[in-house]
Amino acid sequence: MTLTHQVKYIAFNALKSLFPEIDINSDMITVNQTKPDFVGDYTIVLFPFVKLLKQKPDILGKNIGNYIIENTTLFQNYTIVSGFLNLTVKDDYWHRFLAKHFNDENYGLIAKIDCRIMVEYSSPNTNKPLHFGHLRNNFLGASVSEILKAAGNDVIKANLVNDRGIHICKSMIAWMRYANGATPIATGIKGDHLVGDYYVLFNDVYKKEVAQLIEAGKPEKTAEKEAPIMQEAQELLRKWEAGDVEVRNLWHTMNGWVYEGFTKSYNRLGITFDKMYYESETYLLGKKIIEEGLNKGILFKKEDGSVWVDLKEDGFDEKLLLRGDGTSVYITQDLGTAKLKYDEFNISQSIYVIADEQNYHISILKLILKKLGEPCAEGIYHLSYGMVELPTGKMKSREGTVVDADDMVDEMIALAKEQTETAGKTEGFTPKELADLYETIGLGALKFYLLRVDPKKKMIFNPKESIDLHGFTATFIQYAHARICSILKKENIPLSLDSNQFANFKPTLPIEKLEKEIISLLEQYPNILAESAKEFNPSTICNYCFLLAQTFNSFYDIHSISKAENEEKKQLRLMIIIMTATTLKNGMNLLGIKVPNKM
RNA sequence: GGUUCGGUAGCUCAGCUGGAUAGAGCAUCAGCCUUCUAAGCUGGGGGUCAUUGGUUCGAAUCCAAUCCGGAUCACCA
Repeated sequence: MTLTHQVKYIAFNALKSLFPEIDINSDMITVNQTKPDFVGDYTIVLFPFVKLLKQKPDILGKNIGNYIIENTTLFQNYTIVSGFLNLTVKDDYWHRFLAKHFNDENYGLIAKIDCRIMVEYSSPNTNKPLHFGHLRNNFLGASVSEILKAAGNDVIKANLVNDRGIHICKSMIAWMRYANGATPIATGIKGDHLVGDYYVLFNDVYKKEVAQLIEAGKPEKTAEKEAPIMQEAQELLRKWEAGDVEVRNLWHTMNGWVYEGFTKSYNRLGITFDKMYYESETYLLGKKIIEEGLNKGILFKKEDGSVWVDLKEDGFDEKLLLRGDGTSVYITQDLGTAKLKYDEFNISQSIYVIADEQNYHISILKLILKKLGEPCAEGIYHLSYGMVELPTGKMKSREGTVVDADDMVDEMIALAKEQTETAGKTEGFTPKELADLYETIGLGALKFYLLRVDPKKKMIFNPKESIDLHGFTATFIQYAHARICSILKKENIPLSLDSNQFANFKPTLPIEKLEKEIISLLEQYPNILAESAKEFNPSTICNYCFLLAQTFNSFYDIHSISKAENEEKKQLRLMIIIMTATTLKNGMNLLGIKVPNKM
């Protein structure tokens, strides 16, 4: 049980014992950490009880304070400041906490619970390379997966690849028309980029063709439908659905190029999956569910044969589930895949990491499954995140106004290199070590930049301003970790201790302010992890790691570790920094960010 | 228009189960390397927490209305 819980529990018992005749709810008790300007570690807010118990805050505080001091062992004393009861925890508690956990690699991990969760993220289209916005999705999904694992869940990381449909046919038709057989090998262009180039080209040509038709007197809507390249793309889709061998071969080839490219990107980003779904394999699954729904009378058919669901009672409109010609729409496939996931893995929760532009879609998906009586509906949770925008507005692959993910990674690594060299910190590294370091710093900065903001908020990224390596960044945290490692190396202490090197630690001296601040932060790590998991929010971890690193830096500045005032202080501080390093490392790992031992 | 998310320092963001004087980073100004890594530390300036009203001992936080901005309401995915 962490301190916050303990204090609340103690306060509750104190009130119950002091006022047995009055019904007190534990929800009424507010326990906070004491603000830095006041003496104390934890604060109980007295106001809620003043009226109820008919005692003035000062008297009430004294009664509770005295009771707690006399009947529990956690606190050494208390003060009352205008309605706040500030309690100071005994140094002994902090000492024992530290001695118990400082070399525990698994500190903070929550015991296994019987809960299997699937996290679907990334879910790329195979017609274009990843851009900056996709990075937010990938980092979020990967990080939330790790956080949920640390919180005791069994997590399956899934990727549903959008590998079929009209958008794929668009890049195919442009390639057929204009590429002269170009391949990634022949051109030296990464496969996903090559295919993406033809997707952009399709839209250029399409726009021109539409313009020509409009000039020839066609209305805009007609022109959009009749543009030859669009008609060819649709013809391609029909052939694809009919299983035309040539079309399928080309589709297979071009998707293969894209996968090669994606694999390179994923490897570099450190993004992995436990299960791949391909829409081309799942897109027919929804039809069966819909048929059953029709038979049960939950869905209805219009004269043209299209199938609909009526959601008016739930505040929505009617929604099409199957076209008149029997082909599936976007949500048809999702219905099937949702059920498939549930049946295959017996998951109790299914998380979709998808941008907030699809809020409506996912809420309807869940609602329809519920109406159809599918048990998979209950566990569906949309981890909705804000889009990454440029100062000029949304990124659009069609128009080529995107910040490319691969380019961004290159730039960040180059920036890390440049700044390391400028700072003159390249000595003592082999070239391989330096290359690794630049990647650790560059990628770390990128991930942290995208994860440090609350997921549901949209972000504006200005490509002209490079991502900082100072202040609230991964670099700052990595630097704190490297500093600690440097001290430990000089002291000849391994990062992970097997035997308890400080077993005979018998502290007598009072803990100093910054020493206590760090220990207290470390003590809160399990709470932070639990909160982050509950909210599916990695930014909580970002904030925590930064605060811990920041506090360490202040501590480091005024307290010498190697040359501490005496042996006891040296031991204490070594324990503090060992645990700090471990916690920083574990926290950053939850974000998918590595920490170097030297930088 | 319906639904929905957001509006906190010049900029980017924390804080939002109501609690003490609203916090970080960047930028800016002033200090700190003979001492464990200055990618760091210390301090200053910078705020009508969109607006108005309500609930409360107490509101950035909860409620209502209004203003501003985004997303969405496709036989696109």
